[in-house]
Amino acid sequence: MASKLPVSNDVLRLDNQLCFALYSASLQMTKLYAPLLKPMGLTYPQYLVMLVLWENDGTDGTDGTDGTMVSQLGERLFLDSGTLTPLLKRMESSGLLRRERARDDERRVLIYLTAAGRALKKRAAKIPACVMAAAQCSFAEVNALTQQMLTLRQRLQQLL
Amino acid sequence: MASKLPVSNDVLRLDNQLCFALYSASLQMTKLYAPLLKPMGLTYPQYLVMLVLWENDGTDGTDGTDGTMVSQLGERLFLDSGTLTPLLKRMESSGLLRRERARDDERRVLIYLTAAGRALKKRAAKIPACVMAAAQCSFAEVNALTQQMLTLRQRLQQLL
DNA sequence: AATTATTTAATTGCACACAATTTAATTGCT
DNA sequence: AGCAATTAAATTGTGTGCAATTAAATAATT
Repeated sequence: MASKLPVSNDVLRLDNQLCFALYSASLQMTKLYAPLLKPMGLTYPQYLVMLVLWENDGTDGTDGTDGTMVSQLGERLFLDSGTLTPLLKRMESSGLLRRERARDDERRVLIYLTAAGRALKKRAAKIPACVMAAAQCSFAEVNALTQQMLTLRQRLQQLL
Repeated sequence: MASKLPVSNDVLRLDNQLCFALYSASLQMTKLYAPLLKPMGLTYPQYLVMLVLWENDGTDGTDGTDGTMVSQLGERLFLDSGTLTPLLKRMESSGLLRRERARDDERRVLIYLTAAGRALKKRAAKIPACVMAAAQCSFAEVNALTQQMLTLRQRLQQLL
């Protein structure tokens, strides 16, 4: 009969860890984006901020204003002000957006795209195709993986 | 007939991005691990280093020595010396490992587990079950997802 | 109205990631 | 042996992430 080595040899094996597969795939994905975003003057997290701003652009916010609150960005991207505040300041100084206190509630900081920031959208539209090609995945495969990741994130989040 | 808005509204939609689903799921995963690792005095990337060291422990390295080279850790975890060097120094000062120049080749730094570092393995063995429970996934689901992530990482990596 | 509680960002401090450069040691070549 | 090329880590500088705290403004309550 087969005797077993301690279970931990399997359970703790690096290549059996979902967390590590996720972690290293995500870092690789960021490395893939970096050279595509650099010519546009964006880092990867800054690109995510732009995706939200482009989505919100032209639509009224919950409070009727046209800007996007820092906290809205945070909810959408799952990042807090400790991450976003300095990141947004860098994006402001590179001319992609404007930060402005809301007149009706001075606690809030509203983010507005500049013309330069709005103009970047056209160039960015070419990126997803590059990534899909790099991942050697069909549209369907990418969508399926994306859904699985969104589900996983949601489950992990329920635990706080 | 239905007229379409610019395609970029779909292609650039945040929730359609595999990169973002991956990115935010990975960050959530790290947040899940943090409170489990904190009592052991580990951060998440430090835990990954320990997984490699535990695997190598007792086995001879490629050069016949029993330590693990920094570059070996880097290849295994896809991290470079700029990340690993300070991280390993922190782990050394917290008593989990020892850093020592190889006698036969002074360029190499070999990492050795201390007794404390080796002892941590038993406690760590309980973590994966906690994570699977949190993710509300079966063993099979976790394995399938892990394989998909490993494949994705590999494909992204081929592009450098 | 005055005080307390809550909300929203900003700040502080620490720990990654990584590009780019530097330093030190070894190898290869003549 | 002498010297260039290579290798392995460390260093430097920038940009995240996030916990914890602070600061300022608004809302709620007495």
